[in-house]
This record gives sequence, C-alpha cells and structure tokens, in this order.
Amino acid sequence: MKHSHKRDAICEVLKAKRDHPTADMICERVREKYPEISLATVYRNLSQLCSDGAIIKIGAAGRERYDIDTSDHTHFFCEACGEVYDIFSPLELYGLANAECEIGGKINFAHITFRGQCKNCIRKENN
Amino acid sequence: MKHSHKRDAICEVLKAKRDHPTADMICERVREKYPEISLATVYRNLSQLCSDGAIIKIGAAGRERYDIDTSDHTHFFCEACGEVYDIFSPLELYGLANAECEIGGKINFAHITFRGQCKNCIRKENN
DNA sequence: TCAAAAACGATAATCATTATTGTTTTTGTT
DNA sequence: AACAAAAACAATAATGATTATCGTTTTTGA
Repeated sequence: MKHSHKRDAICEVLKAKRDHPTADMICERVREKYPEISLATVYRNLSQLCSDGAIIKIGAAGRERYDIDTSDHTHFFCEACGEVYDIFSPLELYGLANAECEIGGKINFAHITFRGQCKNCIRKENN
Repeated sequence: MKHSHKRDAICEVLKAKRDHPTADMICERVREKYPEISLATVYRNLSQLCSDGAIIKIGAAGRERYDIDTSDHTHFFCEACGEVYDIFSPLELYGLANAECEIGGKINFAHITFRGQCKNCIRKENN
C-alpha cells in the first residue's frame, strides 16, 4: 500500500479527528494543507482506501461518513447535535450468532447504528 | 390517516410482497393497477407514509428500500442474490442496553443490518 | 353545488457521488 | 540525470436517486 501525498493527507485527517467526517468535511480539512485539492480527488482516494481496507464507510444513507478505525464496532448518531460516537463493545453482544441462526445463512458484515440523544444533549435539555 | 387511492395502492403493494422494494419497484407494481402513476407520486406518498409512521425506510445507502412492517426488527441483505430478509428476534438480543450503557445516552432507534450469504445461495454454491 | 384543500403527472432541480479528459507528478530504469 | 510508463491530479461533465415546482385534476365537506 503506497500512498500519494494527498492520499496520505486524507488518512492524516481521518486519524487526527475521529468524528467520522463526510467527503466534503474531509476535503475542507485537507485543503488546510493542500488548498488546491479537488473534491473528486477526495472521493477517488476514499473509495480506493475503502477497497484497500484501510478505511470504512459507515453506511449513513444519503450522506456517507468515513472512519479510519476498521475494527468491528458500532455507531451512535446523536439526533440532537449530529455527533457520531463509537461503541466498542464486542460485536458478539449484538446478537450476530442469533441472527445467523435465525436466517440460516452466513453473516460477513454487521452494520449497526443506533440513533438517539447523547449524554451531553440530555444534560443540556435538563437545564 | 386518510389515504388517497394511489397511496392505498402503494400500501397494498407493500403488503402483498414483503420483499422491501425500492421506490421504482413499487412504482412498477402500482402501474399494474394505475398505469399512469408517476414516480414522483410514489416518492411523495412514500415519504408521507414514512412521516405518518405507516411504513419505514430500511436505510440502505444509495438506494432506499421500504417496509410496511414497522415493528422492531432487523434486516439481512444477501450479497449473492440481493434478497433482503427479515430477522424478527427481539431487539434486546442486539445489545441495545449495552450500547446505551456504553454511550451514556438514550437510544430511540436501532438500525441493524447484516450482510452475508443466505441459505439458498450457500446451497447453490455447494453444488 | 361549489370553493378550498389535497393529490396528481410531468418535469425541472438538487445533491451526493462517479466518470471522463487532458495535464501534472511520481516511479523505476537506464 | 533523463526519460518513458504509470499513477494521480484538477476541473468538470455525467449519473442516479430523490425532492421541489407548477399548472391541472380530483376529492372533500360545508
């Protein structure tokens, strides 16, 4: 896996702030270092990094978000502030075995997203 | 919840074949009864039915699919044949409590999708 | 019966993403 | 270093799903 400078910069951005940015958030951030980078380049590299297995899309319908943490984990979208949090409890907790059993097939990939209100937003609400 | 004729027909289609069709699959099927229906009408009614809580989008990135079963349940996409199956085991099995605990927030909605190979496709492969 | 509201079809617009194209940069080899 | 081939790039056009607009038709309910 060789990386071009821009592709490296995209990875750096994803490492620096783990807030699961969208393609254009990534583009903005990379532009601090490479002001001329094109959104097309960002998309091209993101899909390349995905197929290399270096990053993942988290599967948000309508507007994708990217994550450099490719380990099995789960996401929580706060509907109040829009923040996306990671949940690192092991996936077995999420009933994979049960699902496989019910469906009688083989699960390769689990896409689990929770939506709700995060700690901070609940606290704010109670003021 | 009053329904127009076309809106009714959309619900009928969703009830008749629970294969989680996309908007244009629904449009095709409704056209058997109302050949003149426009795709825009299908989309307009689908989003209305969603906000009424009569149906749900299952959240497939890039190409949405709709489900008239609004009870808590989970989906399994077969990557081989493209079929979408339901998994009706109770959501508690999928670690909601654990996730809420880890995140310290309140979960309103769980979106759980598994991908893999279904029974039939595994069988076919082993021929 | 008739006016207001809702729904409609056709089509234009939007938005995220992907493809194309001609140019620039990088790489590996003499 | 020189240079040809490969990879990456910016700009922009194209795509595909979905949403918005608009003028017309249908439904509703007083």
